[in-house]
Amino acid sequence: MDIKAEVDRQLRIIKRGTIEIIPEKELITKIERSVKENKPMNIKLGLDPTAPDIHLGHTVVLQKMRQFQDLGHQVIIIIGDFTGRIGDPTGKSETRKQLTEEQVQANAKTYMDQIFRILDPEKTQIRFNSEWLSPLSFVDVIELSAKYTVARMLERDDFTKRYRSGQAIGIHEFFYPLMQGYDSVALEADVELGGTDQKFNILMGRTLQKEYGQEPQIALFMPILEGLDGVQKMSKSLGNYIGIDEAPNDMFGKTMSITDELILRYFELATHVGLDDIKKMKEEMEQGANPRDYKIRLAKEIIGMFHSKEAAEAAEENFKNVFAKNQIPDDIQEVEIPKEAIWIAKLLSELGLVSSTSDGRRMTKQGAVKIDGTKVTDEKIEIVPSEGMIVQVGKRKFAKIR
RNA sequence: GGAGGAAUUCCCGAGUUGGCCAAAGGGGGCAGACUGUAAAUCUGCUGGCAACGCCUUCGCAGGUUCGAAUCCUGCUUCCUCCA
Repeated sequence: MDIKAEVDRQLRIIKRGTIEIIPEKELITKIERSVKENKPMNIKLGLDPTAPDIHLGHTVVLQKMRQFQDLGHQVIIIIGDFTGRIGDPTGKSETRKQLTEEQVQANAKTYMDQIFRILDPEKTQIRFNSEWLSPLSFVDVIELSAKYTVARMLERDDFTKRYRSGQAIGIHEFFYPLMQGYDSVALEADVELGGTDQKFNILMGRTLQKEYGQEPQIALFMPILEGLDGVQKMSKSLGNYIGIDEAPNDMFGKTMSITDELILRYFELATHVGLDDIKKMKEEMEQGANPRDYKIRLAKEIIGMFHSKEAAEAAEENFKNVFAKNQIPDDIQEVEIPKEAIWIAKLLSELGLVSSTSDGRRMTKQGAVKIDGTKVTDEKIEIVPSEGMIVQVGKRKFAKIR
């Protein structure tokens, strides 16, 4: 086998979409050795089991892991059950709350179910970092912490900010990067993946590995995917995410709600669509093609990855009916209700379309309410529900009376 | 160990000479108009209740008062500074 060609091939695949590889030279050396000795590299990815739902943003890194897998390397997922109880201070303006053992366990399980929609379970090693972190004695911990300094720790952007603005930094938070770095030591990781926000933590791995006499890992950073709003990063707490567990119709709708600027970025980072294809779409849009059509394709690609091609088609159909033609969605929820005259606001509330009767009144006044397609604006009116009656609030909320 | 400061509605954040406070403003969200689905823009809404009134809400528990987010007491939580 031509070693050089193989190294080049791997490098090319690995580099696609990455933002930074620190340092690339060492990576090449490692790949060379791996090819020559036919020995897979250990690829590490740490997951913090605080938010158990995986969304499209996470998949950017997971897809990269998958590529490593396909190249024959050993992928190791670390569930940060131990670290999760500390709370990663990354990007946080305040101290995170610590999770309990039970919460961490439950989250970890949900995590795994979802990870394997992207990774090949046969080729994935799952490890919990409590395995090696729990047994450490206080002496070990002191030794570990002596390998880094407060000044260097404070170089970290989020710590700096918090320190300057007089916000609290718990001592335990200093241990988070140390522990994550120690994970790399425990696994003898060759490469660690992460989003750019993980830079400090991942580089800590290099530092500690050197301290413990190991060859330092390569840090490989993937871009952070913007959320649906196009401004902030995709995250569950911000609510601007597409969860990989979501129903096709929801995925479709959410994808269609992104801004035009994000279309190509999502294609590049979150789908398998080839770079040539993406380039072509870019040109077409620049020449005046309607971005909406590309968004539809994007939505279908995404649904195709996590559900099926058929589901993607169905979701498209449904979306077109609801939004483009103002028709009624196919998965409308049915609610059983007594067929007696009822105040409109009360009805909306009973159907779960609004949060309270007050809200129901407001919606009605604002002209958001339609019954069987006819707008109702009198908030005092009484309605006699009948079988099959369709009640709608706004564009998205429907209920069918049973 | 000592001294001081803070806790307000989904979030941030006004309000603390007691009534005009369901509580400014911003953000977010929702709705309407517009549209290419959005975005942007404009407008409205954003505690509850068959409702021009009533009820609950300003960390928790009491108290003063005709009346308290505003005053007093205790408690909880958080922060800062000194050591």
